[in-house]
Amino acid sequence: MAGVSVATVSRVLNQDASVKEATRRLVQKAIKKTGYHPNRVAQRLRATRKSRKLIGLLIPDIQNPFYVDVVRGIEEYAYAHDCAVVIGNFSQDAAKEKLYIDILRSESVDGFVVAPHHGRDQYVEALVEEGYALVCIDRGLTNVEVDVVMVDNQKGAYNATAHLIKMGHTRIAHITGNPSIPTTTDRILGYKAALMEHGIEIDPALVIGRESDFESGQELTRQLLEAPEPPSAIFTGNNLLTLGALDMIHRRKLKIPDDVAIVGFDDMYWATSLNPPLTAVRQSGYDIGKRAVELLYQRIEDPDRPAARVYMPTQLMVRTSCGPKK
Amino acid sequence: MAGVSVATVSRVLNQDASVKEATRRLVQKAIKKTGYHPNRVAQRLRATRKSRKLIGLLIPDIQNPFYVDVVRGIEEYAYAHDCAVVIGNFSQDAAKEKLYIDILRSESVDGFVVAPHHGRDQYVEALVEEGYALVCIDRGLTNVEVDVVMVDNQKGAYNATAHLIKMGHTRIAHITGNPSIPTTTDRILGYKAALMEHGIEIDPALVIGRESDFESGQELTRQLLEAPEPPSAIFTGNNLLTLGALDMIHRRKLKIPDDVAIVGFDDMYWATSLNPPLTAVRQSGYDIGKRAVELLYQRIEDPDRPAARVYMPTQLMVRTSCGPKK
DNA sequence: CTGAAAGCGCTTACAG
DNA sequence: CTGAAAGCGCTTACAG
Repeated sequence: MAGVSVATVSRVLNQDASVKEATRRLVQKAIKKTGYHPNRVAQRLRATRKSRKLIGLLIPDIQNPFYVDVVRGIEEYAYAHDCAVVIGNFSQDAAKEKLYIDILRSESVDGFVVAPHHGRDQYVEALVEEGYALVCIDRGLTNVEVDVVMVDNQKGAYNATAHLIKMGHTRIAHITGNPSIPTTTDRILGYKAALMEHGIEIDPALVIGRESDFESGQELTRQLLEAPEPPSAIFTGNNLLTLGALDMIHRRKLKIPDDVAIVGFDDMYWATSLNPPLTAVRQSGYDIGKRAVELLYQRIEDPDRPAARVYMPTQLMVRTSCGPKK
Repeated sequence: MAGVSVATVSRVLNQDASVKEATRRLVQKAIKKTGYHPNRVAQRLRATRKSRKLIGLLIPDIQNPFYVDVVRGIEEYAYAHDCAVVIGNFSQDAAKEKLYIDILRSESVDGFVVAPHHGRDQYVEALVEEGYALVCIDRGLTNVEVDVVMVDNQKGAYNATAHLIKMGHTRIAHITGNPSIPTTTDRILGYKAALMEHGIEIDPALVIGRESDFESGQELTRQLLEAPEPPSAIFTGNNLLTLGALDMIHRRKLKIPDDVAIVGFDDMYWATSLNPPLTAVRQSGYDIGKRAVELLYQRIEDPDRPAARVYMPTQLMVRTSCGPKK
């Protein structure tokens, strides 16, 4: 080094105001020259400071394009603030989720961004109770006060369904996600509200759900199409379900939208690469992720502020997959 | 704690053979009871041991479904071995890549899995020269000996092109990825080899490339379709290019495969949700990622073994997007 | 077989 | 304004 103690170096690194300008310059020059980077591991171990620039990200399914947008938003915002992110994709598997949480905990992350497994996810609840900074995305937690960034699912689902109705459909099915996920419930509510408001009776046989994945989309669509009175339109509860439904519809050589119309929750940047282009409820995973990290750092600064619930906008992207019923 | 020194606890944690069986039991019982987890940050700081269970993952574009599979493979394998992964998506941006590398370096990761920006990526080269354990995926490095897990791109491209020829096409375009990426070059080679071997002359106007993204796929397809002598088939150099091409083809109301056939490099799990189902060269990002981490830990164990180049299989998934030319 | 001590690279009261 | 010292939670020679 060049002339001063490690303590002083540390001070200039941490912008301690007490360092004399001349010393600061000297140190900064030496830092530049040697290409010195502080060891983040030691910093984190020593930390009494609130933020040590590492956050944990727990997502249920990275195969879902919505979550890759979330990852992008989080990661980009985090690194722009000199913060690294440890990723954990627990694939809707509670045991894996627990393992990941334990590992991240012992990595001394500053906090977590999580899309909990379901509304009563005990591992995530435990984290909140232990006092970790934590913000949920996409879904909240029922037993515990926590920051959430999400979308008005009910409204989004309402809009999608209402659009189908406007296009002349009355026999509208809803393939829902896994019923234990709060978003599923909200979307069902929106779907039902739209039907009721337009005087269409709800047929329970048309509201079916299992998992929130591709295979469920396929299988449930098959059931619907084979029913004695098949629907003329389907509203799918998420990305993966939509893709699965599309697979089955094409497989049966059915024409969209004439044989069956479809509107999906979750847009994809390549929705126009589908044939026909998919009408979908867009929510910006990127913005949600970004907002979540912002909120997380606010929470770290101020652990006592009341839990916030941030709603991001939803937008119906009208394309041609549910054009006017013939 | 229950009866022994921290040194002993550390020894049972690290399976030191010298600990008496009875003591070991005692300690393990206490660990279980208190729910103790060692602090990974302290472990990493102290490390003299080779592996401290954190790896850095640097990928060029997480929007590309191929890389999300890679992430999945890496992440799943890593956590199964009690190893966390810090993710960095540098979006094909060299400045970001450098920033991420610096951060990961000061996080004292055990090693890196990287898909380098291009073949002469100096930041990644520097890492290798500094002696970091590092394995490349998808693309190697030209100036430096390094482990690589990849696919035989030339062969994959050859198969795709040959299939198009078998289907009766002779005027076959190739939309390539960014020319500075080694895979791009290899795929062009395979494309040309197939044409030549079948006695088809190579028309330079039909081999065009810019970036490896959606917009380039759109734009380049537009150019191709507007040309005086448009191709009857297109071979797209990656996922994103394929999706962009599809968008443009649908936009122009062209029929696949009759108006224009298409085969893509990179399969997607929802390729059958496309209409018509996409014929594509499949490479398993998941397996590539998994293999890369295995190799990384071998490298950590044995820093001096010669660099390995692992080729994973490629498979032409024949579906209907390039059916027989009419 | 086990404990006391040193040290990993930092940060932060505490002196001066 | 700056340095010496303690300490974050571990691991590992070194004694015994």
